[in-house]
Amino acid sequence: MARYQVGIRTQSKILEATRELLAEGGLDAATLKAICERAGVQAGSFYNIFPSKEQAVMQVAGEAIQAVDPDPELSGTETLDDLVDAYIRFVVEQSDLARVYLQVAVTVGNDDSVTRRFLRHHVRRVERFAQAMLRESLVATQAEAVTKAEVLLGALDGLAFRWVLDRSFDFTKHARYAVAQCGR
Amino acid sequence: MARYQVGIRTQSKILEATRELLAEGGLDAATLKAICERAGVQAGSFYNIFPSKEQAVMQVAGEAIQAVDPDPELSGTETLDDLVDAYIRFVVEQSDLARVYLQVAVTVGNDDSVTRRFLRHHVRRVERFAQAMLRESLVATQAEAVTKAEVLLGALDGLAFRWVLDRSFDFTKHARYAVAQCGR
DNA sequence: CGACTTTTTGAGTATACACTCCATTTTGGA
DNA sequence: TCCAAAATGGAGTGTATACTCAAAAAGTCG
Repeated sequence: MARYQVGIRTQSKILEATRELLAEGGLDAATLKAICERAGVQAGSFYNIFPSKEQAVMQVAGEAIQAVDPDPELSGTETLDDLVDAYIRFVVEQSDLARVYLQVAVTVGNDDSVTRRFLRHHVRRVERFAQAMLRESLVATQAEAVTKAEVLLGALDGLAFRWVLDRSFDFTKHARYAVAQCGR
Repeated sequence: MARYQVGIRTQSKILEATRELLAEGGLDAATLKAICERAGVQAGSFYNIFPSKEQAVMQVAGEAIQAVDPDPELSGTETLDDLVDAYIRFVVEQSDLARVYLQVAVTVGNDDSVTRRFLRHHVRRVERFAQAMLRESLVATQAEAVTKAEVLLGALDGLAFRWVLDRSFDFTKHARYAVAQCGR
């Protein structure tokens, strides 16, 4: 664990390299060699800071899972449009983290703890969307709000995947269309 | 390439093992050793039939991409509900292939040809959905039909991912809710 | 400066992987 | 029944991977 300034800098160089590689080519691309080369560091330095490659990957994955959510302070007051706009901004402006987020979401079987963490976060996200829908009277009951929120979030995630596969796909336009269909 | 009966049987045993492993744990789980063990075959036999592991995986992936579509003969007459029902049936009844389909969809960077094949197929699927929507007068223009179809298919794929991560998720209910929102 | 701690280096290890080779056995048509 | 072609077993190859270690370098602070 880094205690000197130089160690802290090395740590962030490694995390940055890991984030980029995960975004570019998923877990397969984020080999130890690739991470160290991009960070300009030797394997020994890596293991002076992280106990395993998994740890560095998990840290980046955790950042991505956090970053998808807008300011938690606002929870309880924001509109459905606010939430969708935040997701669109996340995908468009922090596309590296967004790619990591989606890669993490589908890395099934490799690490159940990541999947569980992702799911726990997803459920919280659904709650937040459902509450906003209720506040705006888009639905009558709590149960319907949750169903509708699952469908909307499913659509947003599905469209984000589509965009990852084909960067010329207009994610923003389709995401707005999806939320417009809910508002009726 | 298998020409004797026994060779053909070995081939299908290998493909079956590959399909199961891909469904259970994605590409990482489908190692040559795991495939051969499950198929009850040695490495030499595998390479007597397939030129590479990639070939067997591609064949299974191809099957999955094909299987997601309902009978192509019906194309031009089916309703939107027919298409969604076919997708639901595919996910629920052929869950192994469905998992492979989704795994393939997100294996970015590893093999561009798979990604391209998947995208080409997706575009055709969008077309089919859009035509059904036009036939049922759910939309006014071709362009709107395509946008709506992309959103609906995005939602279906997103919900299927959700279901892969958490098998207790009620995919059928949410998929029907998604299509119901389109029909207005 | 000098004593101490932290960090870096880079060659080295163990392992898992896809794939090869070829002697042997099995197959199925003539 | 014979035999060439096909299929199989299983040890072996080369390579990439995550990870280790002891020595050297660099940073920190009295």
